[in-house]
Amino acid sequence: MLRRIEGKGEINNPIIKYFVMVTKLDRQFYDRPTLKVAKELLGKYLVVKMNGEILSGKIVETEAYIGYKDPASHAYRGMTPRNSVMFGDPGYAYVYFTYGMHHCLNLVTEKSGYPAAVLLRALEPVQGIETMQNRRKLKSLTDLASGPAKLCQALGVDLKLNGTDMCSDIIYVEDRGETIEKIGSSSRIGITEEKKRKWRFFIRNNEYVSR
DNA sequence: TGAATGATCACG
DNA sequence: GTGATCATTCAT
Repeated sequence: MLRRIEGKGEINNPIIKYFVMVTKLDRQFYDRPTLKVAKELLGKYLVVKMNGEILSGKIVETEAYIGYKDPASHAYRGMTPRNSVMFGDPGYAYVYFTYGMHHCLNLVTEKSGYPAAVLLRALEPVQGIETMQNRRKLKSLTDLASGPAKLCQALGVDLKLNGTDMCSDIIYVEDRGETIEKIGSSSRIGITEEKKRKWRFFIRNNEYVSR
């Protein structure tokens, strides 16, 4: 799919002056080592199509949760009804409800049977900003989706989307041909025991990152 | 720093 | 059943 975007990839065509290749990430993208996926999701665009409306935002912060030996992962103590999606095929949404009021969105990675996922922690709002502002009851763009639960609230992601195919037309991630200059990393946020693994990734100097 | 707020899970 | 915990957010 070609989409005209100002200032990107100029070509010699009087009608189409600028273009950028836009592709939906396929299952192969998620069927890879989770750390790689977590880093490469930065600069991609999360798109949600619900109620006849399109909402989207640029992914600026992620966290990886990998395998059975990661004590911070929901999958650490094996499969349960809640985390079962993490054990399934790559490219599906794992949504969970926590703290009695918040939802978080993960994208399942790696082969079926091996529990791993990437938590989407922050977005730069792009499309459907007014709806996001109404849902979040605030205007500030930098606070709209700068946290895993804020992002879900802004986009209307809840348990109904748990197990949804990320290669569907309801929710997916787009590559809009952007490359990230500098990726930062740190230990993951909100977990108590595990601090050695630097499995949080973010776009450096981006004002939409959480915290 | 602590309250909100309820699903989830381990235990028995 | 019961109680502790929680990949958070917001106000104080």
